[in-house]
Amino acid sequence: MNCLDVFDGRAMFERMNPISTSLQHHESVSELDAQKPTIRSPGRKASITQEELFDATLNLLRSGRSIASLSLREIAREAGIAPNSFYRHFRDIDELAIALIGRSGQVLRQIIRQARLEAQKGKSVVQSSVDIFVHELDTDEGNLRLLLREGYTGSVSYRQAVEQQLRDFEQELQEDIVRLEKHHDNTLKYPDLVAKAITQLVFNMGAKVVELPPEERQAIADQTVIMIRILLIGARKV
Amino acid sequence: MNCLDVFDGRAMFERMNPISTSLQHHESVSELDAQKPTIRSPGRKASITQEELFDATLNLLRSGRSIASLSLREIAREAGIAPNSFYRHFRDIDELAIALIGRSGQVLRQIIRQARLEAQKGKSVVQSSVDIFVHELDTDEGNLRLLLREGYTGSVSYRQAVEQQLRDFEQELQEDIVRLEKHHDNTLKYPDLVAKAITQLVFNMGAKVVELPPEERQAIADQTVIMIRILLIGARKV
DNA sequence: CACTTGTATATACATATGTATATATTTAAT
DNA sequence: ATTAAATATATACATATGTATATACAAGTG
Repeated sequence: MNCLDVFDGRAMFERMNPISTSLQHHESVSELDAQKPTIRSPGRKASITQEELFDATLNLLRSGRSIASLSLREIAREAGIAPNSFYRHFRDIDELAIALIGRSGQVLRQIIRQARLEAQKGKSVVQSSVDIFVHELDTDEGNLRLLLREGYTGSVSYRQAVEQQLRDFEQELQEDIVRLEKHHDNTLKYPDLVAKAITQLVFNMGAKVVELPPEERQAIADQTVIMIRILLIGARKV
Repeated sequence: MNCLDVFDGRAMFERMNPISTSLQHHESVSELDAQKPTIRSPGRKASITQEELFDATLNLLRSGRSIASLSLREIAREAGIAPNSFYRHFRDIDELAIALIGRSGQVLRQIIRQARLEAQKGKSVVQSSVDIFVHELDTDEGNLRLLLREGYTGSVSYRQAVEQQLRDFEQELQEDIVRLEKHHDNTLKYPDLVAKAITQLVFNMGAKVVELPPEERQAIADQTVIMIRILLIGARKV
């Protein structure tokens, strides 16, 4: 079956996971992703969507691996398509990864915006943001893991993509804390650095917490809340 | 040359890098690594050392890849040995990676200890620690990169190995800042959390800075110094 | 010296991967 | 209904990988 092979002996087994366990689709991202630059109406309708490839990839990532260790064939297998069909959607895995990182960032910021809304009525922004962050790890585990990890590993382009998401996050956060402090008649020294530091702490917390059983997560989250408080106190002008 | 191959056609090309560019060997680690559990005197002397495999791996890691993306053959090639010779030293790449993480942690803490000595005579501990950290990135780039990255990617065992190193680092740091504050007649709330936060910030900084050209490094380092100062101020009891 | 033992290499092979090429299938427009 | 275009699959192949097996080599012992 190896030599002079008339057929590869694998083709029929490549497509083996037709029911890709896609139980982590997020509906709330439907505001900014209305971007379809390639409009080609005639011909066969795409029966595989990019989302399915995203889901397949996230599934593989869920078990703790990095994108760098995924193969094209593996992703195709998980998505239940022929290896070559991959090329109709992305030039290579890198392209998929970068698109995926962008999507994950959107999901993440959506979560945080929601946290801010929750915060309006009750607990502090810090507390509720961290809480929601941790809570959402259950459903968005894959997305967050991607952002948290591939920022440090992976090709230059991965890191740039992740950094962009972090900058966006930082920006929103900075506006938040400045507004918050002003509301309490305080002013912050170095609001940019504080936002940066908080972002780093929160993302680190996230990275640690995804690997933990849910019951141990709250403790780490509480620690992070305290760290953030210390930062905010330290940055207040006397 | 593919089918019914009498010889692999590769064997003679596998071992192609006899002068592994090992220009990052550190001398100052010679205190704790005197551990040679396997004493087997008779037989051929090992002409490949573990250090050479470490160096080869770090070389490959230097270009920004993760351990998960390295293959056994690749490492062997870089080290200039036959693929199978690898097995004489490690069971698989995981085993090598874990050993390497341990070694890198030692190197790192050695650096920081030295920083503390420097600090005794002049600048603040915070300032000089961060400075030395950044400075040492030149020579110990590979080691640090390994610690900074594989803590988030890689198998469970990688992460555990890295976490152990971080805990050690945190522990030393906590003793440091407590002593420092006591010397200035202050007391810190949550010294453990402060140490943890600083560790995270410093390592994040390191991860960002390894990818940067040296002239841009100082700016990021200075930002980190400020973040740490803010943390320390915020944690002081009024 | 021969001999044993730990070590390094060479060859081999099953299996996996990325991708080229060809072919089939489905849809929209004519 | 015919056609053209977009899409999905099948087959193929060069190349890479982990590892089994066999063989060659160097040092220490007797």
